[in-house]
Amino acid sequence: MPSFSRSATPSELPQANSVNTVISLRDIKTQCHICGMRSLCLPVGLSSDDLQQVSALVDCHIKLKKGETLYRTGTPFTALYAVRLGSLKTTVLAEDGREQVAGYHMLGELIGLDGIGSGHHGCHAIALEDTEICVMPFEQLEALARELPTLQHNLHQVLAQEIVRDHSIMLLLGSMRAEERLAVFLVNLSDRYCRRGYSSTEFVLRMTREEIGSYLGLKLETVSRLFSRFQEDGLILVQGRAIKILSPDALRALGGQQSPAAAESA
Amino acid sequence: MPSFSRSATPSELPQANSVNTVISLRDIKTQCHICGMRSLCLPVGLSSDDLQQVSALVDCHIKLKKGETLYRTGTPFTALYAVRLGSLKTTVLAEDGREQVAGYHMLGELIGLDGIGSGHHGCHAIALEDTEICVMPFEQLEALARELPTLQHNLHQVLAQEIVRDHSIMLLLGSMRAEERLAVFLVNLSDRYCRRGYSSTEFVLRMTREEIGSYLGLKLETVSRLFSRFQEDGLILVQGRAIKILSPDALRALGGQQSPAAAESA
DNA sequence: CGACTAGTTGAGGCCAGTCAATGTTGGTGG
DNA sequence: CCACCAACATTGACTGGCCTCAACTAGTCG
Repeated sequence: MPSFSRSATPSELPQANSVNTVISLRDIKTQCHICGMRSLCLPVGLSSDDLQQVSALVDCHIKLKKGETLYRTGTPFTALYAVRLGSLKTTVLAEDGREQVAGYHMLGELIGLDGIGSGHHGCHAIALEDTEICVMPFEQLEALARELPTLQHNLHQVLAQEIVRDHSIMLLLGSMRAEERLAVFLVNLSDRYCRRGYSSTEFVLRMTREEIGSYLGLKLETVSRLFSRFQEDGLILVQGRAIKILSPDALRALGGQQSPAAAESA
Repeated sequence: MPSFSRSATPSELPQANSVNTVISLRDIKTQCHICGMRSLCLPVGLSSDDLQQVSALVDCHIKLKKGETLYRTGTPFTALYAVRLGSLKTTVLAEDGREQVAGYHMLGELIGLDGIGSGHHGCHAIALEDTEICVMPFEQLEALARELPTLQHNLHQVLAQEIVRDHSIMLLLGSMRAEERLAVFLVNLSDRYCRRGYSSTEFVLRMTREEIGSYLGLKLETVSRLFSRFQEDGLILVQGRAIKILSPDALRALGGQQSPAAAESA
């Protein structure tokens, strides 16, 4: 029994028909305006004409199979990447070789931003499942941003939101206890799936316990124990990587967050 | 004996003559091209003409006394701020009220970036000493960036470098032990002072043990103990907030970094 | 079917947190 | 100038949460 019920979970979405490896397909032209992730991606709020120009900018797609790498630390930075399908992790590594997951990225999210600063990527980006990527050459994107103020501002927002996100992770890593961290992690995933039209209470994790731990500054055993305890306490149901959230509010409270309802009345 | 020797440390630089509080001074017009921090600030690599335009953009300066706030979480975002003199800390706070230092910012650094995403600042910015700030209205900055590709790219770089910086802090918080964290912190300060023309081995901390701990995900007692231990081990000399680094290489090694010399030969 | 990876669970240890007492420093006003 | 106070810092004793090490289970793939 890999899943609890047969409601659509992200794992059951149509997958990229893994033709093979990295393949450019200019023929199958990108059409941002029919992309379901438009409202979460770079072209939010662009006019139809402008959207066309952004579409034209996407010069190829990349298909990655599970475990394949989009870019590595040190790879010259040339483009920004939008996740069209699937999901990835990014990992940073210390000089002494230690590696840590810096983020999990799903549909509609932009990655590769870290490369802008130095011209070389500062992390690895690895597919957690079969994944499809829109490639946006950065020079051209910058040029277009000079023409389209809305696009320019969107780009700035995406960059700044990444900073805000990182700050909240720093807060998590610096001042939360293990159970709080995992609760925040689950609530965060739940919210993001929800925003993409999936169930907020049932989903399948795409990463191992070790990867979760790495992201949260914990060891895999600790993560495993916490999953068990959350289940004992009736907060969630765990079946391997399949998660069902039984008490979203309690989980939010554990993570030090108000429930959306409570926040509204506040 | 507040300091070890009489060589110039940052604490002894000419301070802003604390006229009073927040004051706009259009009369004393900004001149980026005579600013010593130019090479570390936004206008790196701009032509003389372009520099003039950026100068014109700085519509006022703000003077802050120690402890005063530049902006708070939730303050509407209108401008980016460049540190002209002095230093600040930024702190993020969790919904439950916990607060954590997210960064220390000195001469030539740009802050306020986090506000771009949502239109409201996501952290507090508080002066650690008497401080002077260049205010750059963001709308105008965006407009100018559309005209000057170099400025545009610089802005992107500043944003992206902040992301990279945050990633390395996440690595620190997620996978380093206390002594490694403090070593990294000291080496980082040392490098930044050095880049600004100050001594890399002698400086005066602008923040309390508690603030250091907050930044590093440690308690103040732990920070204090570590300072003592580093001193016992002959790595540094500590005299309250005055720090003298005796063995930069050993400190770097503790932080898991190669010394610059070793890195060169590698 | 064996080898391998991922996950669970237990026992014990250690690093950093907590609590508490004491010392030091810098600023203020008599 | 010195006494006083508050904020900051140091140090010790103890605790506890998470890590480490290890054994075991479940599922997967050749």
